[in-house]
Amino acid sequence: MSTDFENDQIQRRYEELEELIKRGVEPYPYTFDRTHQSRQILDTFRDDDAGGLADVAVAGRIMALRRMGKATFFHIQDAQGKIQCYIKADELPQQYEMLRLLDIGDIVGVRGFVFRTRTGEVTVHARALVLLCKSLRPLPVVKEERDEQGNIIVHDAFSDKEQRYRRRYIDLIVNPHVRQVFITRSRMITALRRYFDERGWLEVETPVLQPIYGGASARPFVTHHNALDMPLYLRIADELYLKRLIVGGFEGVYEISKNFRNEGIDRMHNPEFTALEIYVAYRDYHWLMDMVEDLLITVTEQVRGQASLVQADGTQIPLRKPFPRIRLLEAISQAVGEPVAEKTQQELLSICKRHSVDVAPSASRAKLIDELFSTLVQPRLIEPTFVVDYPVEMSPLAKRHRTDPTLVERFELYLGGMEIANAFSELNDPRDQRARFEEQARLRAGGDDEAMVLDEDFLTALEIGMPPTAGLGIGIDRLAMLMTGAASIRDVILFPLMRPEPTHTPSQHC
RNA sequence: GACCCCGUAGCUCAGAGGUAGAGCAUCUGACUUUUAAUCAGAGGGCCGCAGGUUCGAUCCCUGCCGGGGUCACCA
Repeated sequence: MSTDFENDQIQRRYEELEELIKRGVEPYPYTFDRTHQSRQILDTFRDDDAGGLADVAVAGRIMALRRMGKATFFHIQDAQGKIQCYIKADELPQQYEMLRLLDIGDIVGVRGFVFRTRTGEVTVHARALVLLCKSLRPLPVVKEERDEQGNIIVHDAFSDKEQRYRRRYIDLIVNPHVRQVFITRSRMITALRRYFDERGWLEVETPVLQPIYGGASARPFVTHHNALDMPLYLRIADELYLKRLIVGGFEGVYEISKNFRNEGIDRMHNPEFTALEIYVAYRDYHWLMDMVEDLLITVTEQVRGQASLVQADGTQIPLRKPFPRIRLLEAISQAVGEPVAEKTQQELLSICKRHSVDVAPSASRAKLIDELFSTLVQPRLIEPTFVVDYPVEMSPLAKRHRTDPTLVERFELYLGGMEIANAFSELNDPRDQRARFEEQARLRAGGDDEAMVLDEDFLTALEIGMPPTAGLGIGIDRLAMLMTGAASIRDVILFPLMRPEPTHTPSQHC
């Protein structure tokens, strides 16, 4: 056996493992037949009738151990929660000896009967104890105390963010609220699917590896296909493929899409994130706004049991129809105290200056509008708000506004100060789409590496003909933040992107 | 990419220019209804890494690595 252990506790556990094997204990058996999960027992136990719980089998990870000589109390944790178990040396001498070699973190199965202790805790009195998995690394020990009001006070919670994100499995074991976040996220996605499926829209899968990336303005991750010897891009959006499917005759398609954007990382951004996009034929953005209101309220009620979301500071955001709809330029005009619609680039520049909005003097008109909005308006949009009708330069895939050709029929939904959804009446005029792509190409030639790339096949599809279509994208991670009150997108992504850990010695063993 | 903050035991954190401390966890002993179990004792640290200043650095300085935050980019 190597002596090169990371620390004494790991070494001790490896030695215990050896000792267990020496005594004929199988440290990694194959199955264990459970009769109950912890929750079921706690929910169904009745003091006047323990009959139904006279013989139960539970399994879980040891989270607390209180040894008192010839009797021991321990808590095991399963997917539903924790339950206390009790074992006495004189009843199970051999297994009690084995227990001496067990630790917090080990996974065990307990068979026995349920009773209530003197201090009132429903507990499994062991008639048998089996080891199901020996844990070889110490777990952060989180101690809980219950005060007079029954509130749980957590002592020294495992809280180092780096460790929590890098070792999410530990985070999930010792921080029960983390597990709840991801259950909520999953339920939200299920509810979204159900909503779309009930309306007959088809869930589809489109390429993640794309020869031409498109559908958004962002820098891509580039990879290479060896056999075809060609560059491929991880998708930044699935929009152009979904529209091809509408051309193909599907009248409602959606995809839950992992997208990849080679951009910075912060509280609202992870390089790989989840979007939901949906396209419905013969509809426009007005219809979509109504749908989004209904969708959000329906899903939120299903997930949270009430039509309100929650911010990281605990503030509730009630969802009530109709969500206010404000036109982008009017919102900015209100914020700066003068109309901005007719302003030139130069005039917008000086407005930015007056309101201490930091911009490059060479910034385009669209860029200035975007900056004014995101600095002066967006942070105030806590309650759900549709911002509608964007300048055409900002939206190369959206259809021109039916009454103002300088605008497009587009809305973004803001919630909690974050952009949650982006949608348009989709541009289906191939001539206009080509002109917009060409404008993007000019921007790209001018050094804008986030400008869109011309996709000739997509134009071919539009020439075949796409019916009038409404399209919507929802940021799933951000919506999950508002479902769970998370402060950072990393708190709703199981394994957020981290730099590799600095070199450390891998675990040594015999 | 820029700036600010952080990095000390398995976990949560103190600390100080003279090479370290607490609580929990761990180990030994006591304890057959405990629950932050208790009581008595013990072990455990390249104080993120590398240079520099100094008689002496974990502490001061510089660089690097990792993380958090703000900004930029973006959703």
